[in-house]
Amino acid sequence: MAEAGGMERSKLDNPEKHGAGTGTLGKALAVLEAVAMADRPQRFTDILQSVGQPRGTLHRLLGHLVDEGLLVQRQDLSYEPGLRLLKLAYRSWSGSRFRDIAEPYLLRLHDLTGETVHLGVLQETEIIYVDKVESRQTVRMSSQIGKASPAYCTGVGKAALSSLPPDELRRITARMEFRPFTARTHRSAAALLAEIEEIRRDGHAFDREEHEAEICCVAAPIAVQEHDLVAGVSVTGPSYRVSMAQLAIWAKDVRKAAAEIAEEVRIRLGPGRGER
Amino acid sequence: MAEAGGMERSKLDNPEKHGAGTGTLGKALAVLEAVAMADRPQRFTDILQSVGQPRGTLHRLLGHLVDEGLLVQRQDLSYEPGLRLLKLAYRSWSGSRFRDIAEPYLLRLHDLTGETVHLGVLQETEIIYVDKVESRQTVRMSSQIGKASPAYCTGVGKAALSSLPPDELRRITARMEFRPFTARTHRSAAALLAEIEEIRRDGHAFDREEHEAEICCVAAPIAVQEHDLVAGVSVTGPSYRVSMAQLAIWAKDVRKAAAEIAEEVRIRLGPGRGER
DNA sequence: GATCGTTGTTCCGCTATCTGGAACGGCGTC
DNA sequence: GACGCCGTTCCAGATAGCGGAACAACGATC
Repeated sequence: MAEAGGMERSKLDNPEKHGAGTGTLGKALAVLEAVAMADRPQRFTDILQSVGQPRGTLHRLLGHLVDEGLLVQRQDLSYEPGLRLLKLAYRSWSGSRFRDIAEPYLLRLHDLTGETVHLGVLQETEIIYVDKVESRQTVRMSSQIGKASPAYCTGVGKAALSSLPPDELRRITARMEFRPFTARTHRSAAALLAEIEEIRRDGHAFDREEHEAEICCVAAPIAVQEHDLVAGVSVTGPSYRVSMAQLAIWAKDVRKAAAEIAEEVRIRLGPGRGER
Repeated sequence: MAEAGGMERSKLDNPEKHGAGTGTLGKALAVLEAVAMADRPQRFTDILQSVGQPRGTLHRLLGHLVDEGLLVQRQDLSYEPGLRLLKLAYRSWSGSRFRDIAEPYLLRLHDLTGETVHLGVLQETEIIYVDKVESRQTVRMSSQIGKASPAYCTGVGKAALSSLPPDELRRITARMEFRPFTARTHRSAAALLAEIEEIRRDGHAFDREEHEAEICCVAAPIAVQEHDLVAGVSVTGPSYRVSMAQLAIWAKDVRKAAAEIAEEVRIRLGPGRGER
């Protein structure tokens, strides 16, 4: 529908997120996402209201998604994500050159601190975790690879944001919705931008229980312009075990790791070549 | 447009894998898969020959995939998987009730044996790993969640196959391509079926370096008909450390874990309810 | 136990969207 | 400077998607 122009492809122009539904594929993905993001199996009607799509259309769409193995329909008629998604994602994850390069540095950082280490990539207003190293005893390994968290209240997120050029930063912060997860979460773009100024100066960012209570971290930005890569590393721990003073001490190690990763990315993936 | 029947949706009816390309969505996914499965960034021409699609069509398809964030086009014009895939998969993985239920049993099995524990689900001729518990020092955690391996040469795969009804088993084995990974890999459906007969009797399966040299395992099937779930658990180790005798001893623990998981799945996800 | 409301499925004419052969422009090579 | 390769763009034609509306199967409600 819309989409008159012709020139511009999709760099960053569409004001909506995806989800709206460019063409047939877009609609199908909107449905897939609606099902994947829900935390319980979705029945036809559930989906019907989350994506505003006529019944007939939705029905066919779901049929196709099931045919393709992206969704599975259970005998109680509800839908849930299929395994094909996992398989597809695995290949894209395991083939990521960036993750691969960063890994040893993450391990080193973990050995040094004994705390959980995250690697995340900025994607619009969210950061998506692409790797994680944590101690055996904690919750569950890798439980959040692929997880998306808001950028404005996470260490990696804020660090990554701090490496953006001013106009890009403005564009992105403008689209944020400042949801107060804890008492300390930023509630406005102004507050966030002020802190980002500091972060830019210091070279590292803190998360002072802004996303989850009792959880804090230090993070540093990894930015490689030549590859459109805006990311961050962090060391995270529970407040009772890790003081802000301790985090401040680790800050330089995190910065160093970030710098080394960025450097190696630049070397190993020369300008002509590519990120993967 | 085939799909005359009416009742059955896509249980297992289409003779082709996916990939061929049912409708528009199918074609788009075939392209996505071609890029995701390749181990380096794909240029337009590369993709052109892997999916047999006219230039014009392919070009538009790629455009849409990029618009949707499923692919990213780099400045050297090559394509690679985008992060949206990872995000989508994360949600589907973390929301899986099955994985969640199985987890404690996997951990217990790991504590008992000290070796790597896998949880995999059968998907046609492949098994897809949905969880993994391994010792800290080994390679990398979770490095193969979402990985797809052939069913005929893995412990979990063979165990899962052994729980299928005969006709279903025949249908699936008929579609397998017996690639000899090691000297001990089954080379024919006949050989595989013979072993499956034994497995069905014993209640557990061994992988005697059939997929990778120096790697072997014991596995047991987890099958819950009411939920169309055909899966398996396994304990895996390197031959130099884990003897076949040792595996035989662990067999009963693996069987027990499998039985308990199946039981809890049945209880927690009562018939009317659902898997997720 | 008849009626109404809800939920999933099917139908079918309409047209938007996808289709794909062909032509175009940019680059590097011989 | 001509040739060949590669990515992109165009456009008439037709397929596949579209979606309003009718239908069937339950389950509540009175």
